Amino acid sequence: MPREVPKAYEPQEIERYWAQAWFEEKIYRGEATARGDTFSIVLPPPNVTGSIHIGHMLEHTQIDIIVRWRRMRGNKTLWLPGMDHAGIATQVVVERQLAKEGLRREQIGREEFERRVWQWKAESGGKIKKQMIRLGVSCDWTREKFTLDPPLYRAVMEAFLRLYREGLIYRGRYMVNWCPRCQTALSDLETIHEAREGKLWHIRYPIAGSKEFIVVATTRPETMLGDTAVAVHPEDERYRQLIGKMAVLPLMNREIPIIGDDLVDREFGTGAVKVTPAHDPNDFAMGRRHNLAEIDIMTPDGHISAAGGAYAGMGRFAAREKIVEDLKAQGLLEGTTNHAMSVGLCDRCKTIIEPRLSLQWFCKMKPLAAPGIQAVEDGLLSIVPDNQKKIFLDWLTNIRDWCISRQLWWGHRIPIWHCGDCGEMTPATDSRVAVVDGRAQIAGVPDKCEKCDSGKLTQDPDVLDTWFSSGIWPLSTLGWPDNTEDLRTFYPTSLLISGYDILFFWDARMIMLGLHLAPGTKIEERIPFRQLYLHALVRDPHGMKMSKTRGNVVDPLEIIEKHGTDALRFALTVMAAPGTDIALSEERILSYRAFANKIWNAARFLFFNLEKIETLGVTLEELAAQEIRANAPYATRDALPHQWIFSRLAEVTRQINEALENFRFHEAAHVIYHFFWGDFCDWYIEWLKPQLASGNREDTIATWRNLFAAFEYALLLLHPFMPFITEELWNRLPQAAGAKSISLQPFPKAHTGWLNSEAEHRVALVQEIVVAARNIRAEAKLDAKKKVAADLASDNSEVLNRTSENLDVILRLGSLSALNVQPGKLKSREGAVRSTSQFDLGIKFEGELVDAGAEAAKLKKEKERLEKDVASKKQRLADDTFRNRAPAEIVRGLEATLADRQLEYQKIVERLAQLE
RNA sequence: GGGCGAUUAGCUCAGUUGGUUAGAGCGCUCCCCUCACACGGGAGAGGUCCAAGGUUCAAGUCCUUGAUCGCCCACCA
Repeated sequence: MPREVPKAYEPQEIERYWAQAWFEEKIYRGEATARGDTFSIVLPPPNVTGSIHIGHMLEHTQIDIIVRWRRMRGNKTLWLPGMDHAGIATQVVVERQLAKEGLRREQIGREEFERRVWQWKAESGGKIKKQMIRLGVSCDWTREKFTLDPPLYRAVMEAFLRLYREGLIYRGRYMVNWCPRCQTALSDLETIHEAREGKLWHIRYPIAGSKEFIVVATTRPETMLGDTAVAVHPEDERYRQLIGKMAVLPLMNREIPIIGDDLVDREFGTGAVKVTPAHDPNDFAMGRRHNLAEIDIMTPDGHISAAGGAYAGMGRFAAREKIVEDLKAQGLLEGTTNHAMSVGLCDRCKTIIEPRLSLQWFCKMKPLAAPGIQAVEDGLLSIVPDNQKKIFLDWLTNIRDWCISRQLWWGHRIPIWHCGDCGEMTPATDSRVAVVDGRAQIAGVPDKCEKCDSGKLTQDPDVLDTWFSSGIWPLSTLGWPDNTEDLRTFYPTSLLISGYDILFFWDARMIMLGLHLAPGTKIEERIPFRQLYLHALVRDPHGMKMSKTRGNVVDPLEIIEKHGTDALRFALTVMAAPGTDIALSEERILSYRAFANKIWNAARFLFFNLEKIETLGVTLEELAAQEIRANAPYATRDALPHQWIFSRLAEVTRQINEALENFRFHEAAHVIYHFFWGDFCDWYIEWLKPQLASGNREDTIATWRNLFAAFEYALLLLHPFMPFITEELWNRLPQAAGAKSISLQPFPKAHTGWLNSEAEHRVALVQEIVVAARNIRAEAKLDAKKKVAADLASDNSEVLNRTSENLDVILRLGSLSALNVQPGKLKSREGAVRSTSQFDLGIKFEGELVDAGAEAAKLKKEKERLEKDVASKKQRLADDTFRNRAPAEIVRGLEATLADRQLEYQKIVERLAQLE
């Protein structure tokens, strides 16, 4: 490492260097830090759909802070990284690429398509990994996993087969959400709802054998082709007599029954509803209750099927228009009203989904949800923030079966074979997988049908929902179903940090599947993680969700190249108060880049002086003594600043530990920020400067040791938040010689022995005095370069004596009290006074005139404020109920404050009188 | 239709068991390129804490109602 230190911090090269070094030296291996209690966490695996975005960055930053902090505190720490094949999301991306070549996946076939996706995965996955390494996340890359790796593929097979044999996975023809573009079923969670202005068409259905009509209202007239009934509420007086009669379905000329069902809302529309069991979830339920035919009138790609008579072959929206037109022509359209409604869209491609009757695989959820509810209610799994707990429990309580099959080609293929003769199903013999061309496929292929011994078996073409494999991520990444050492050591994991947006998708599924599948008899042995922290989402500066279509996505790597990872990390951390989303702006990042620069320059101050120290005859070894921190603060002639800064350090450490314990990242970041910038730089270093320039050798050494010790201590505290700059600077410290990485050093302890309220109190007074003096100087517009004379009258003369020699340097005062200006006698033309109950400070202006009017105005304003304050306090203290009911401590405190204020008030009144 | 969250300085936001003069960053005004740092130093201005009730000796903080905005869930044809 070169010694020269540029004036402004340039993070790019330094960050690249350390990111690479940490990665190559594998210092974050699970075994490498094998010491105390285990702390394990899995990375929510990013999708291999592109690259890391700012949301990942926030998540990775928070995890990294906790992980670095835990590791430094001596936990045996594992952060396990990996990626998700992201079934439908990735398939959509590759399909779009194909579309650019004018191709569809059916044209190139399943095998070629899969080859293309693997190729994409290699590129995207590689890019993501590179990015993550650049972010400096301290995960164990030697354990990196991918959901389609053979061992993980096998774990998925095992999970499926177990649930299948237990009857928790079943196949059946039910209503599912169907995306006509992706041509696959979707789970309820994968459909999003968007408010749209729709229409409600009122259509006349003639009553058979009569001239009457029954008018039904619908938002999707095209589905009438599949109507098999008209339903009314059984107690609806308007329609009751029609129940049991037949209606004639217009356009199709089919007689359909009029039924009574209390699902019908009498208030809505006309109170009569057309029933299309194959294309609407409500109608489906009604259909099953009343044994209605289920007529599927739509093809998988959203066209009208042969069952749709004259409309066959038309697109679903074209058919709608044509049908409305035809109804109008036949006089069967009674009217149209506007209707606010919400349409379901495919989460991935935003195509309007079609509820569709379809043969799919489902997972029974009620039995899986019960232990999850119990785990949360018993406190074996804690959820932060607390309000998410209720949301989570509500969802688990009202859970419905999960459609787990997808008509996709990218994913884990369902290990079930269908018999060509009897049609029955035969599962794989076991979960073993074979590796063909580096890719896993099921090995336990059954050779004959379980039911009829036929050999005509074909494997189910569907793949599993991608969340099925992510649902066992903590298990599969640690080697399950084998009883591996990793599984024994690191499962259950300690914590999961994820966005609240995937609470149901992922977190809940992991909890349910983990509790069901993990070995162990107790819930606490099987739970996949003991704590769940849900972080906020990152939004653009206007609070809008970031999306490519809005064009407001922020590329983290761009920011990193501009301002550095540490600055971005710190900005995200400070803004990440739990519960509220983050609006990220570049300005905010800039101010934390400035913070990095501040740290850098504080270090420059120390390093510059290393040479000076050497000229004093002090060796770096003396400065680098192992116990340098342990023995601080070292005694010096003026002990106050050292006692104070180490007292602050002890307190700040306690606060950081407590905040991180409770995932209060922003609080921890604020504490360290203000400590470093305010306490350490603005006061401590400035205070020490004059002492470092003069004094005897012993004193100087002790002062330097304190300074270096405090600085190193601060770097250690900062490291989880800003890993790069702290690593770089720590390595340049004399005491770090030969040590490996700051990230493997012990996190500072909150030394209670350093706490010194006396010192803190006295320094607070010094600070008040200094601020008062600066205030006079600024308000009086004194020449900043000129020295001035001042006089300080204080009850606390000891403090004055100990600090006065420094004040003159800090303030560029002529020596304090040398001129013996009596604040009480200072004339307005000569100077100004600031008074508190603790001290009076007068500054005499040599030959310059103060603006007496301005001074008087200021004092008047202050007087008014104090008047009000004193009055309200007096009133309060005069109130007997207050005196009787408030704690004595509060009353006493108020009395003391009142006395102070009155004294100040008195002084101001006197001063004002003088000015007039 | 349920549920959750937000509303505090010009802007973006902190403010964990109620307690004495409500904070930060940015922006703004004034002074200073003082030998770590102008990505800096110093001093300031700026707030009836959304509204109305209530509980309490004491409310930004707790309760009720309402307003505005945002999000989530839901089988509103």
